[in-house]
Amino acid sequence: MARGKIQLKKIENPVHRQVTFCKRRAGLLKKAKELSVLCDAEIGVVIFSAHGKLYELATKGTMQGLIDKYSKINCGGAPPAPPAPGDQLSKERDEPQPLDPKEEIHKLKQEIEVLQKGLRYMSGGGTGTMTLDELDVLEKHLEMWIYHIRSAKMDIMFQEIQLLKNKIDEQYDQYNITEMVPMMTTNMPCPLTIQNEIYQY
Amino acid sequence: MARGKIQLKKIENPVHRQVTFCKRRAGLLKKAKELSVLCDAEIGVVIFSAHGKLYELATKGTMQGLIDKYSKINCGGAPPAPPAPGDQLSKERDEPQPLDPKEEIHKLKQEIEVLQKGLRYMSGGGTGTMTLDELDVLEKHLEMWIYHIRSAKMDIMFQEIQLLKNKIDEQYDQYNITEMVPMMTTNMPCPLTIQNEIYQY
DNA sequence: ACCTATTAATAATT
DNA sequence: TAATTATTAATAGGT
Repeated sequence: MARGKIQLKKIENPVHRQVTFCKRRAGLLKKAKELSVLCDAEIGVVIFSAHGKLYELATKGTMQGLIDKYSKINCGGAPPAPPAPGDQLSKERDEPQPLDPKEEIHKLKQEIEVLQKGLRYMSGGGTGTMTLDELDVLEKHLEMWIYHIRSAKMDIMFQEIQLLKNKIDEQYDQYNITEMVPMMTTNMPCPLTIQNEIYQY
Repeated sequence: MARGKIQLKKIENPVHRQVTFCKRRAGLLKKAKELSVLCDAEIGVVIFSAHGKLYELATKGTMQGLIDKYSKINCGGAPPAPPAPGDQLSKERDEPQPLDPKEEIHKLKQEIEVLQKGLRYMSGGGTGTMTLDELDVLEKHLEMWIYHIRSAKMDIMFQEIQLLKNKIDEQYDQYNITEMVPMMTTNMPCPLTIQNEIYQY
């Protein structure tokens, strides 16, 4: 991205390659941090240089925590090492807006399992079914869920507010009234969009 | 990097945030691939969206391979094997408690239904699946559950406390000491047993 | 989804 | 190595 394009192939000159590695590595980690902050995402990046030196970044919590999270989600449904038949070396999960069948179903089943266990406990009305640790896990789970649900609710409300704003704008436009209710037409965050920030991980 | 700078803080508007997430996510993964190719590095990127959806990239071999490599180098010794998937929770096959078979099962199914819908929403990562009302119901549901779980936890803790009390009593009995720690031998509710009183219904 | 004015990243050079 | 810049690449805001 400067003084001439660059080919998407291994840089032959070792000096150039090393310099580029340093620069782009810094750039990549910066981008990862930005994305994490801007969009409230949890991101982990691991880089092994050609000579095996390790560089890493975990934007929330630790890399090990991320790995655990990853392993948990990935387990079961997909074989741990599915050497993709004849394709390139990189695999990528892309926006499965219509839902990813396999992973979706597995994740769902896993959740249901946990929840069923919890239900079983509740129905039993006794403490004999679950240990304290298990209850802790379930509690954390539910808290996380509530957090997400509240976020979703606020997102929806925010969207509705935007819609109403637009309608009001249109109305005033129709009557060529441009000075009214300026506060309602700003894009400033309104109180309703303040979200529960307890769960950052 | 366009039409005006952007602040390095969480984007409040959920629509903007989602759009930016998509764009920058793509950008980040592209950068990672480029760096890998140009400099012959092995790179892994894991992204959890705010709603817990996973996106990943491994430029050489599999993500699991990378994780193993990482764990090995970080020799404190995280076991590289992410063992048995979610099957641990499902091994107990049958309903331990007989209970009222019909009503119980019905209640359970109803619960699962609500929760599945919630899951569907969460996995979809979009707000299109559930209405505000449905989210409200789910939230209430989960709050209720958390309340019960906390009650159960406190019951268990209380029982353990009782056990400890008894042991202490025994010890003192052995030495014929009868005047000591009277407060510890009462049956009065201790602070730990104070429960969340929000849900009285 | 697509467009484009701008900003950000960075390849070559010093 | 560490700056400097000329360019390219990424992307924020709009349609």
